[in-house]
Amino acid sequence: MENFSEWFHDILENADITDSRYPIKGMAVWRPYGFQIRRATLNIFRDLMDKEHDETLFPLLIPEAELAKEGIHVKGFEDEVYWVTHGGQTELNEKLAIRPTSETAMYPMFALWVRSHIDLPIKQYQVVNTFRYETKHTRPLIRVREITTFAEAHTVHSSAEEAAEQVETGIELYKKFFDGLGIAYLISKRPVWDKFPGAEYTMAFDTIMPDGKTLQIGTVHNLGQTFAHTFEITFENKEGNHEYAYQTCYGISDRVIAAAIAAHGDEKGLQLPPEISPKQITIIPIIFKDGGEEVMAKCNEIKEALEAKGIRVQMDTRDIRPGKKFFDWELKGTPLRFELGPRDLNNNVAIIGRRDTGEKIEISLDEDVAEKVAELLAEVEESMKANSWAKQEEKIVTLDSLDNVSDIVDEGKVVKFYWCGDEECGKAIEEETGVDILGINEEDIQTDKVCPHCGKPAKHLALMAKTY
RNA sequence: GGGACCAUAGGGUAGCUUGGUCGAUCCUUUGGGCUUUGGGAGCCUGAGACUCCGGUUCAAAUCCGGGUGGUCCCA
Repeated sequence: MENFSEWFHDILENADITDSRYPIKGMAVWRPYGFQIRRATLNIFRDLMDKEHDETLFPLLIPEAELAKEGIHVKGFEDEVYWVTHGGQTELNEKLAIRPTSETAMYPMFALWVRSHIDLPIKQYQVVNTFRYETKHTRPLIRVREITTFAEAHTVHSSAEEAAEQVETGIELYKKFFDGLGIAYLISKRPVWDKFPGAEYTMAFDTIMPDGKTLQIGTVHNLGQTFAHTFEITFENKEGNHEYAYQTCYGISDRVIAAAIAAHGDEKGLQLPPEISPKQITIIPIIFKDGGEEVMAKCNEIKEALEAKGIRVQMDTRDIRPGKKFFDWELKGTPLRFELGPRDLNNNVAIIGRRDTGEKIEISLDEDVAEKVAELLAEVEESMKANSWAKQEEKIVTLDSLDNVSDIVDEGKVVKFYWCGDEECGKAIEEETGVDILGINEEDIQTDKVCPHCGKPAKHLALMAKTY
C-alpha cells in the first residue's frame, strides 16, 4: 500500500462502498454493499449503547438564537454552519442552522425535562447526519460536509463526580466497540487548545492510518456545567436547593468505517472483520458440464447448515469462472470462502479459504462444517485484531529529543515523548516542529525525565503525529 | 488561511506544447451470440467521452477568462 490516499479512494469505488461522484463537494452516496457494512457496524454500536442509554431523535434544524447562546461553542463552529434562510420564496424571520452537532438542539429540551434530582441522570443518544461546511479538502468518510453517521450521546448528571465517571463509562464503551471491529487505537487527553468548544476536557481515540497519519475516531467530552449555565439546566437537589447540572457528550462517526477499512485492507482489497462483513462466508460451487447437480445439492445443504448456525452466508452462482469469483470476494473482503467441486465431492472434502492469511484449509465433509466455520470466524476475528495492534505498535516510537521529530513523523511514525504539559510550551512545540500534539497519553507519571522543549520536569507521556 | 496542479465513455488513459489529419487512441467496463468453467476465459458483433458558461478564430478536446468539481503541498 504505497499510496494510502489513492488506495483508499480506489477501494471505496471498487468494493462498492460509496460513490463520491455526487455533485456536491464532500457528500457521497452509500452504495448497497457499503450500506450493509454501515448497518452491521451500527448494529454492534446500538447493542452496546442501548445497555447504557435511550435512543432518541432530535430535529435537524436549530434556531439561530439557540445556536448562538453558548459563545465558546458557537465560535468553534460558526465558520462551518449551513443555514436555512428561506421557506419557499419567503425569507425566514429567524435563520435556521443545519446541525453541525446537536448540543444546542438538545439542551434547551433537557432544561425542560430536568426539574429535580429524580429526573437525573439522563443518558440519551441519537444516530443522525450532521453538516459542516468544511473548507479544507474533503475526503470520503474522513472529512466530509455531510457526516452521514454521527452517533452522539449526551448525558446529564447531578454531580461532577458522576459526570467524570460517565466519561470513563463512555471510554469503556468505545473500547469495546473498536475491539469488536479489530481497530487498534490510542487514547489521549486532548491539549486544552484542542478540546471540544465548550468542554472542560476532551478524551480522544485516534487510530494510526497506514501512512502514519492519525485519524480521530471517537471523542468523549466532560462538559462540566458550561452548557447547563447557558441553557439553564437546573435541578432541585435533595436539600431543596437549585443547582446547575453536569454534562458529558461523546460521539463517533463515519470515520469508524474508514478506520476499519484502513486497518485491515491490503493489496487485494478490503478485508472485513466477520462482525461487520455483510456476508461472512461465500460458497463457490465449481461446476462443469457434467456432475453440476450433485455439487449444487451439496452446496445448498452446506448453506442451510451454516444459516442454521446464524452464519451470514451467500452462494455465488454467477455463470463466470471461479477465479473471477475468488478475486471479486477478496476485493470485497468476505472473511471466508468455501469451495466445492466434483473432484472434492469424490474425495468427500471441501476447501475453506481464509481472506486474512490466504490459507486454504481442506476439511472433510463428514465433519460438522458449520461448527468448523464458526471456529474459523472466531479465529479470523482474533487474528485481525492482533494484527492491527501489532501494526500500531510498530509505528510508535518514544523519543527523548524532539530535534528530528518532523523527519520521524514523515517516515510514518507516531511519537511518544515526556512532556511538561504546559500550554505555551506545547504550542511552541507544534509551531517549531510542524507536528500536532495529539494529547496526553499517560498522566501524572513518575519520571526523572525533563521536557525536551523547555527543560522543566516531565509530568506526562504525550503523543505527537500528523493528523487527518 | 496561502499556494500549486488537474478535468477526455462507468473507471483508467493517448491526443493539447505548434488550433485543421479527431468521423478522438488504447486498457478496463458493458449488451447480444457461440465455445467454456479447479485463480481475473476466448472468439464474433454492438454500446459508451472531449466538466459547464463565456471569449478569440474561417476553424477549439487543443488558446484565453470565469464557475464547478478533484488532487496535493504549506500555515
